[in-house]
Amino acid sequence: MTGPLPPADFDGLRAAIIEMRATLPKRLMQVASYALERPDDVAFGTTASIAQAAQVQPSTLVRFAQHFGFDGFSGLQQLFQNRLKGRNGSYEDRLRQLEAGGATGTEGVTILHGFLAAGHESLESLASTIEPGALERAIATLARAETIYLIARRRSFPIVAYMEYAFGKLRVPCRLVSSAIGNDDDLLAQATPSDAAFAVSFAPYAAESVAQAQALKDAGTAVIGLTDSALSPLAVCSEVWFELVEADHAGFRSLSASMAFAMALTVSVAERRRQA
Amino acid sequence: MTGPLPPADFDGLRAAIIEMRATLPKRLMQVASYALERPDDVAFGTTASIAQAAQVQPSTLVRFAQHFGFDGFSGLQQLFQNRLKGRNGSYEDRLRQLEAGGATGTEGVTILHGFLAAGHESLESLASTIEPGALERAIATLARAETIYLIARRRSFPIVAYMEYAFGKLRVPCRLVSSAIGNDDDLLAQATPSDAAFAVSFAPYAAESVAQAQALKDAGTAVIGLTDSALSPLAVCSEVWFELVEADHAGFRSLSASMAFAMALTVSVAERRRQA
DNA sequence: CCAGCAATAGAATAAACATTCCATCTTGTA
DNA sequence: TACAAGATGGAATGTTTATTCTATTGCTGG
Repeated sequence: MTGPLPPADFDGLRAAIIEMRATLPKRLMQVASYALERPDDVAFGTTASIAQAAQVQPSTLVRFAQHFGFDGFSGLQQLFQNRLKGRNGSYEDRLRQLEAGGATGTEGVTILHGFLAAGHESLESLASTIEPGALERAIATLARAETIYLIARRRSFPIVAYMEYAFGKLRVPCRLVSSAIGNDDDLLAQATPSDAAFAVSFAPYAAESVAQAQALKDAGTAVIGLTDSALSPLAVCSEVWFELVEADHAGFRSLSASMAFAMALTVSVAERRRQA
Repeated sequence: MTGPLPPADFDGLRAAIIEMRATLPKRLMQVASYALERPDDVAFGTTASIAQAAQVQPSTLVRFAQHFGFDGFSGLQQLFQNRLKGRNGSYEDRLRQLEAGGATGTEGVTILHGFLAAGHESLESLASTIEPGALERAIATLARAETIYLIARRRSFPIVAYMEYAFGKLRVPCRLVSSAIGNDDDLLAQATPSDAAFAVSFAPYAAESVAQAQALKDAGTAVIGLTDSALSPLAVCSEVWFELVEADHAGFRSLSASMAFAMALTVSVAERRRQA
């Protein structure tokens, strides 16, 4: 074992390999070459499959890992897996560094950092899952609507609340479907095929939101959906829908990415209307 | 087993799941939801770990796989692994990939990326500006309050709306000061020094919010403030206040960082209360 | 050419794993 | 209500897996 401190991520491992290049024994060098050349196979393979592909014995893989400070092969493999996972660790690392530098790891700060990391992760995931084509259709649909109906309950409500505020500022006619009187259905009955709706619902899906979206669809009003799963009942009654999974911290989810998406959609629609 | 032909790739599986959505048994549906929501975890996990995360038995995972025509879980898992192969996880790479893949730079995508970038920036800035000491005091103050009053208007309203929802779920007594009747002052008149308030106001500061915060302070109720400037009138009447500047895209601001902060505060307070 | 030492191959092992099986519980139907 | 078909939970099972151990190989300096 070289040192008691194994590399923290794939890039760190690569740096360590390059540094030790001269002194690395033959078979370990063989493993190193294979690992850097086909990291995906290392991430998913077993000691047996990797060993065969790299033309070494399984035990050599274990020795290789231990040579770089890991307990065994499994610890090393995690680096290769994390590399493919959404979380690159770069933000988390920076936060961890921040925490170490700052005076105390009080509980509150820890929780805050957890939500910050989750926020970064959610934003990244959003960037990679949104289909440009769907976004374009959603913007076009909403932009040509006479009135935009905004539907959301419970956890999703703050999103449309903000959209109502922003649409109002931007002079885009919209109605937030959430009256204190409880006459939401009367409001929705006014919707026509020349209107459109934006509905948000995350699990557990509020029955009311889904019912309202369905009613609008039946009336011929186009519905744009934002939800967290392709299986959401909202997806069924939406002309275009987007999947957005907020990362969670200790089971709690914030709305960081949802808010970014909502604002992007709002501003895009307003912009499109101005052009028309 | 439904058919002898399992889906060939992840998208095929997703399509199959969506198609069978109506007829899928409860537990299999649970697996389906989890699989679509956290495909990365399915790719790297074991039957045991995935089953625990999805709240089912390991055998259910096997049944799920067989239901879609696979021999067992392993065959299904390969779909999830193949999905990750050949893609390197770095954020920059994925953004580039997204831009290259879609018809480049449709307006909507550009705007979305702008807000995503602004979100990252805001979260980072938040991490470096929050003082651990102030956060600790804010949590302590709110945790020992009998009732937490939530004050915000206009752009800030969605933040406290979400906090009210979350506090409700966490069984922390709170009152959102925003009645449709307009008797907010009557509500606030009930506040005592053993209560506390959380007020949010960004420029241009809503006069009503500031007035309400001031009234509470005069009544001896502690006020925790969230605002965007040390010069904010809210800072004056807050016992503890936080400065949070949301980065903007083309002059528009989302609430990504504010939401992360709000959730961190909410969860921290609930956690502290449980300990006491 | 031969100690002395590190590196290696391959079998042995214990833990982890996916899968199967069966009793129990649900659900839909007559 | 009673029955049958299907779905589910949980323990049992046989396999795969990472890891350890040991004999052997290959190398280096004297």
